[in-house]
Amino acid sequence: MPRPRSLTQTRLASAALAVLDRDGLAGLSMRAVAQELGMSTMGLYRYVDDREELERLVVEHVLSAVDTEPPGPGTSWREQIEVMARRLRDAVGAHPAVVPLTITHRHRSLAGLRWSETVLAILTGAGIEGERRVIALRGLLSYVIGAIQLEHLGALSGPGTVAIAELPPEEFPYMSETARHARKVGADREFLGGLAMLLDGLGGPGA
Amino acid sequence: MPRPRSLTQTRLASAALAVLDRDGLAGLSMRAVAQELGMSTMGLYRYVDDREELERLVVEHVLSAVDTEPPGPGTSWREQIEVMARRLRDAVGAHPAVVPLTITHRHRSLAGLRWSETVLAILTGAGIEGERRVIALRGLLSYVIGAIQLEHLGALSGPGTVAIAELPPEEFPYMSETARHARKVGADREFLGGLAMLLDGLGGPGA
DNA sequence: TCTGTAAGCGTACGGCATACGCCTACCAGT
DNA sequence: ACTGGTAGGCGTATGCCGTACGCTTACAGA
Repeated sequence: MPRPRSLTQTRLASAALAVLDRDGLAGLSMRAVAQELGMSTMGLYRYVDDREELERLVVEHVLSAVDTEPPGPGTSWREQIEVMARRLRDAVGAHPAVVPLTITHRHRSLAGLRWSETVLAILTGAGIEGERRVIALRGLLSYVIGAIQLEHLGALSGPGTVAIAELPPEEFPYMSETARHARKVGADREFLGGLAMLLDGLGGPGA
Repeated sequence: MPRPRSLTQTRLASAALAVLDRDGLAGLSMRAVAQELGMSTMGLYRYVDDREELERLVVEHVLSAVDTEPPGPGTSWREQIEVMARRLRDAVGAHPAVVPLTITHRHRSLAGLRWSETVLAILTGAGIEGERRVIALRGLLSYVIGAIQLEHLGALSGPGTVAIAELPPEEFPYMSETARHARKVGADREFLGGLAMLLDGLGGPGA
């Protein structure tokens, strides 16, 4: 009947994401997003209740980019979980500034739940059931979330490593030595290596 | 010579922590901390450069409460790492509002580095060396960090579980079923269970 | 007792989220 | 073609926030 809406949720989320990618988390404000869209600040409030909902939209937008189709059933369950973990890490890692938001809003995201659903299906296919499956899912999620953050908020590798390598070796002998090794371990191998540990344990003793 | 300082860093950090515990992260402001200390807002700036440094102090305060002495060498390396993980989780979990800050500032914290140092020592004692040790430390850290956040920012167990249990079962069959199991798995068992997976993998195939 | 230094305070500014009320573009029914 | 009502979009104002800057004041050494 009256004037039609001029914005889709996707367009809104994309604009906010553009601001995030350009100016970082600190640069994300209702004003900035409105400007990005060429509309007034208060106009945004026709589409979201408050800033938090805008953040939720961005997270949903980013997470909905991860493919949650079960990976080719020709491969082992282990490889399938690795694929799922990489997909999540890649999608979030493509927009480092949203990492903190992802943590806060993940549990209300449909796309996030779909990811979990697929992982649960894979685990079930591997014969993991009941409480053990609960713990496995949660363990995987914890690891992936933690790893993404470590990678993007002061990692053991990267520039942080340099600082660590300069610690007083008498007080931090292991850290100093480890930092030297760490420089040679790329982020990808670190991520997959830790994941492999987890999967070794998952497939091992208990099952 | 002139007027002596009236505040210690510890006292400042405690005041900020009190505000955090009482009013949450959103309630933490320079004004609020100043009021907590009975001084003017700008007086704080004699002790910290900016808000970020205040946050750093709080994180350091919280992390310095974790005992980083190596646990009794009578026990297995596995038990020792479990003890270290629990200590970190307990210290941070005692102040849920600082969880987000911990992530942001962890890598600049002496206490955090000491924790890593001790864990590295334990790993070394278990015969884990070189790049494998880098990956093990990072994997453990990722898991613990992720698990703490999952626990305090919308966990799979807790109130989130109820919402998940109400998902449309036709679209989320595994999630619905898992949520029912999840309600029976306490946070502690979840944490230790996931950690056990990781440790199984760490002690398994590779070593 | 006097004086220099640093502690602590008050004011002010710009930016933030957002409540509220107005104007206006649009579509439906006539 | 005209008009009425609805909802989109905007401007203004309020009360937070962090913090720059300059003043006042308590203290320790002389």
